Amino acid sequence: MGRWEPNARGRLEQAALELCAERGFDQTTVAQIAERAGLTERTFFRHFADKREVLFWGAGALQQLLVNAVAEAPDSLAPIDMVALALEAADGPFSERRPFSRQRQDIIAANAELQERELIKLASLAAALADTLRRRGVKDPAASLAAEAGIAVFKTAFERWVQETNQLGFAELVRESLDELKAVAAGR
Amino acid sequence: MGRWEPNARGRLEQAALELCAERGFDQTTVAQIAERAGLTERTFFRHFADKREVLFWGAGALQQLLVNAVAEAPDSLAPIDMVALALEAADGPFSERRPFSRQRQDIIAANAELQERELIKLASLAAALADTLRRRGVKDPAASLAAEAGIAVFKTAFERWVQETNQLGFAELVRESLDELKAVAAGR
DNA sequence: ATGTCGATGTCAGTTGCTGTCATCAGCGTA
DNA sequence: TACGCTGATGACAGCAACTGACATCGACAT
Repeated sequence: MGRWEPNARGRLEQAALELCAERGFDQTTVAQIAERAGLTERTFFRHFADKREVLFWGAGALQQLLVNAVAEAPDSLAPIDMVALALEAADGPFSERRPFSRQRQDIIAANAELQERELIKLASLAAALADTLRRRGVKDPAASLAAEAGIAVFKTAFERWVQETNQLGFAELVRESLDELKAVAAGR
Repeated sequence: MGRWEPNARGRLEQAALELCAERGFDQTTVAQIAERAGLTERTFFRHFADKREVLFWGAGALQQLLVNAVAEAPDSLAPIDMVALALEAADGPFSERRPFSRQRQDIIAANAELQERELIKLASLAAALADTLRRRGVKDPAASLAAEAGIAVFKTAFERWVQETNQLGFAELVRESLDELKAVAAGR
């Protein structure tokens, strides 16, 4: 593999996913990932801020998708329902890559540092959603709480979705989880 | 400071807090923390799993407190209110150490890796609370969602409490935030 | 006195990550 | 065709986080 093969970032992502699936995240060195991608360790760190980040490159696209969906949600909806509607909009992109999501989630579940990174990505997502709600006139702390509650719904729905033991789509699981959150918050 | 001075862990915590407040977390090396505490770098890592952990030693005690409070909450309460009651029980310990909390929060706010660690501590707390609710007979996903929602309330209340611009106690801020969450989840 | 045991020190080594400078492929331009 | 520019990559040195292995110290029991 020569020095100027295209899509260096993609090759690094793929190599990292394979190696971590085989032997685990911290038994995989950056040098090994780079070698499999036909690059050097130094180049890895030009594409990703740190070793963990290679497994979270898709987070930015998801955030963009959800923020746009909240920004364009109908005015008639309550804040929490705007967020829920946005989550349902992720159904399409998700359902196309469920095997990938599952493999990735297994890797993350096996490593505490990766869970930390995932949590801060979700927190960043919550902050972005809260900001979008505020731009639409929702006051704080309602905006923050609606966003945080929405993320709680997302986590619950996603966790169920990656299990292969159910036939429901992501959007349906979001609706179910939202209903359950509403019941819980109502004190039932 | 000799080899066998008592309370090595406490000295390390204190040294870390001082140095990080002065020059920031990543401008502080473990060797510097250990030196100020009269110990070596190797001993630091015998007391704390990693560099960040020295700033989160109190998290275990908080979790224990909240779990106990949920376990002993009256049966008549809904799950979300059990969690809220537990949060209010943290008022006492918190109010005694508000300056400490504020300094610590400033350090964390200035560093992304510390925010990651704080998030996973909160996630661990949510998991423990959900588990306690389950032991009391609350089904999933209601237990998980009540715990996650409770953590959202905690975050909101704590963030307001560390600001010195208000006179309210932590318990009052918890009640306010809970009411706002209930309103948000009801679709208002 | 002597032995045991937990806490600490010492030292070498791996890995994540960064700064610096050299090198290379592609591309426009004279 | 030769030249120079530019962005991506390689090569190398170095720091700091973290770990394993082994020695040492101080307290305490016998």
